Order: sequence, then structure tokens, then C-alpha cells
Amino acid sequence: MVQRGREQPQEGETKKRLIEAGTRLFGLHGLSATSTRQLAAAAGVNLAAIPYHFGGKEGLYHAVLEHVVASKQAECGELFARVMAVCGNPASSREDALLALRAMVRGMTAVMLGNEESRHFSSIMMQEQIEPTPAYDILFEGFFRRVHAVWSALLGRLTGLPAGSPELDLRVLAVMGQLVIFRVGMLTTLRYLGSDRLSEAHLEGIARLVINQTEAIVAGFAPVWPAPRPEVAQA
Amino acid sequence: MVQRGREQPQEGETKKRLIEAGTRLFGLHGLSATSTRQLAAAAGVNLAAIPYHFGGKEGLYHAVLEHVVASKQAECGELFARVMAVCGNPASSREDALLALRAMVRGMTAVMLGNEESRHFSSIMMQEQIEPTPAYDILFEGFFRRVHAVWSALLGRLTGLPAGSPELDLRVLAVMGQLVIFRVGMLTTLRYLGSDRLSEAHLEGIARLVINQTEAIVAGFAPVWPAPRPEVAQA
DNA sequence: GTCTATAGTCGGATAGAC
DNA sequence: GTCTATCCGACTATAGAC
Repeated sequence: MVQRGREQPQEGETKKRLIEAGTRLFGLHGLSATSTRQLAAAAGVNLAAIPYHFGGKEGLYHAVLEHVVASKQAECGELFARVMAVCGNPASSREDALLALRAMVRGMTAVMLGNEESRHFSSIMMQEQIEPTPAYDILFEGFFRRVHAVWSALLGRLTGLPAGSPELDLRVLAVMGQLVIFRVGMLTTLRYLGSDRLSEAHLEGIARLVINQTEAIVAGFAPVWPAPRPEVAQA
Repeated sequence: MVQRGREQPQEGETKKRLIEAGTRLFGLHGLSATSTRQLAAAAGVNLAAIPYHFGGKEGLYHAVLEHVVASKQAECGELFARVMAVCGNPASSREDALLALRAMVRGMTAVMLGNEESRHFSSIMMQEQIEPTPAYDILFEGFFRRVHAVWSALLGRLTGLPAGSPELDLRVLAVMGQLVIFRVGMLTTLRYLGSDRLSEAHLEGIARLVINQTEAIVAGFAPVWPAPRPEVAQA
């Protein structure tokens, strides 16, 4: 808050502390509503370190986005690879695919709802959806496209919809929405649960419930797209 | 932009223009990142009108929230009443409830994804989820609680889950998530569709797809909560 | 009720000592 | 590479004329 009671920090240390503080503050308040003075104070570094190391506030924001995307990639890499292996293997059974689906829901529940860092990450993602900055592509290409690809392979396998078809792309979004809403509407969720945080039991309940619903979705799937010209000429 | 080429506007007119401009600008940039100068310029009124009429920027924000909530209530009131009537009538069949579900999905698709005003409304809701202001209760009590109550009655009727149970509350959120994600992740959705806006055909496809999935969810429903102590003592 | 002018604060970036 | 001191622009709110 005031001054660090230590000797001069190393170069890497200062940059690292600013990125950590930036992840938290940009997530909470957004890019324009976070001041360089707040950032420097939270990181315990000098104000002038921001223009010096990152070329300005926007440079720091850019570095924060690259950092959180790399962090999420590391967190999800193994899970994604396992699921993709099942989907890409023609010998795997439908039962294998359903097991992979359960693993995917559980993994995404943990990644999205579990730790505190994910809160800041998703807040940044939401702000970029509302008002994209030039750094939006980092999030889209680095994180979102990958998640979508895995879900797409999984649901494509279970519904028979062709990869890249609009119906599959939209269904992937709708299915992911079942989980995303708990992140996006966390505050509202907690009000309904009468709690101030999601407990382990809540996470377990959400994961089970989404697994049940997603299995029901693929079991009751019937293609609806391309909307075959609804009631063409009343014929 | 500069000056209005007219005589002095009426009192009500100035307030109305500021609220309209506020809905758009607060939705795009948020409370703290929208300046009074932007607001006054967009509304075509004098800067000093904001403290005069609303007591300051935050007072205008408060008025904007009350305005959008009232607008959504008017938009949804009839649909909600119809669905609640079906759910509250013990004589209505399961088929009636499924018809109400279809009407609800179509109605919410139109309300949430259809018009331009809903974009600003949902952006404000998202920002309040990230960093709530004292005005958050206006949104929660005035809009969200009502939507949730209707979905809850509908899904309670179709699954047999008791009103107010945690599982029903969470399932309502998960089901709504299927639609909410298209609003929250509109930018990403459009990238996948390779379009710059959602056409009527897109909306129709989304509504059909969510209806199909939600019907599948209630058909394949199996209660998962309260998680019956997952593998209690491995017995 | 609306305007101009301005007070007072806080923002990001930089110069230059160390 | 880090610090202090400072510039200058943008912000919200207000005073006071009309």
C-alpha cells in the first residue's frame, strides 16, 4: 500500500506484481475505470514503472490478457487433449463419448467456478464482450476457440451434426450456457442459494445437474436447422 | 452534437433525452467510464442539466435503471401472466405446460435477442454482476426475480421439483443459460456465424434449438440433489 | 429551467536525479 | 531500473447571469 520494506525489486518481480494486480483490478473495474495509481499501489511498485515496463496502461492490460490466457491454457490443456482423443478415435464407443462428456462438464465446472483467479478472468471476458478492445482476439483465439472446438467435437460425435455446421456451433453455445450462466450470474446465483460463495457441495450439485441435462439433450436431440423455411407457403 | 436548433426544451423532454442517452452510454461503457460530457452531448442538452435534474451522474444512472426495468416489465408482463396461469391451473395438462414452455422460450428469445434496447439493458445487467452498485437491487427485484419465478413455476410443473428447492433454482438458471449465453457472448456468437448481426433466421434457429433441448431436459430429467453424500463410506 | 464560466480534483505520462 | 516532482488534460459539480 505505502512502500515496500525491502531493497529494490528485480525487473521480473516488478512486472510480475503489476500483472497480478492488473488481473485483479482490470477484472473488477475494467480497463478505463482502473487507474495507474491504483495499479501501482496494489502491486507495491512505483507509478512510473507502468509506462516504463509496459509502455502505458494499455500495454499492461495487453500483458494481463496474454498472461491469463496462458494460465487457462495450462489449466485445461490435459483435459482438452483427453476429450479430443476420444472424439478423434473412430474405435471409441458412444459410451466412451458420454464418459468424456462427463469429464468435460466436471472439468469446466472446476475451471470456471472453482478458483478465485477464474473470477477475474471471466470478468475480463465479459467486459471484452460488452466493449471489445484491440486485445479481444487474444481471448478469442487463445481461449474461447479452443473450448468451443472441444465441445464441438464432443457434441458432433454424440449428435451426428457435421463439424462447422451452424446448428452444431449454436448448440455448443447453448450447452455451454448451462455452465457459463453460473459464472456470469454468480451474484444472482448466490442470492438464490442464500450463500456468499459456492461450496464444494454446490459445485458438485451443479456438475451433476448439468451432466444430467446434457445427457438428456443428446438423447433427445432432433435436428432443427437449417430451419426448413417454417411453413413454406402454408403447404 | 453541438446545439439544438430549437427553443428551450420542456423539462420532461430534457430528462427523457438524458435517460435515453444514459441507457445507451452506460450500457456501452459502464457507470464510471461514461462522462457527464458524453451524456450531455449525446442527449443534446447542457452539461449542468445532469446535476440539476438528477442530482449528479449517479442519480441519472439510478433513473436509467428504473426506466429499463419498467420497460422490460411492460414488454414481458403479458407473456409471464399467461405462462403463470397455465402453471397455476391444476386442470392444465402436461401438454399445456409444454406449450407454455415453447411460448416462454420464444418470448424470451425475442425479448433478449431481438431489439436493440435489450442490448443496452443486458450490458448494464452484466456490469452490475461484475461490480454491483447500490442500484443492483432494482435489477434483481424488478426483473430477474420475476423471470426466475416464471421459469421456476414452469420447470417445477414439468419436473415435479418443489418450488424453492435448491435443485429447481439451479436448474432454472442452467436452462436460462442456454439463451443468456447468446446475449452475453453475442460478439463470439456472431464470429462463429460469420455475421454482423443476428438475422430472423438465426433467431428462429436458436429458439427451435433451445425448445428442442429444453424439452429433452424435462423428458430426461432425473433428480440429482441434494447430492446424496456421493458414495457415502463407499458402501 | 437553461446557460457560461470556473473551481477543485484526479487522470496518464514524463523529465531528470539517483 | 527506480524514484520524486510535475505537466497538462479531462473530469464532476457549482455559482451566478439570464
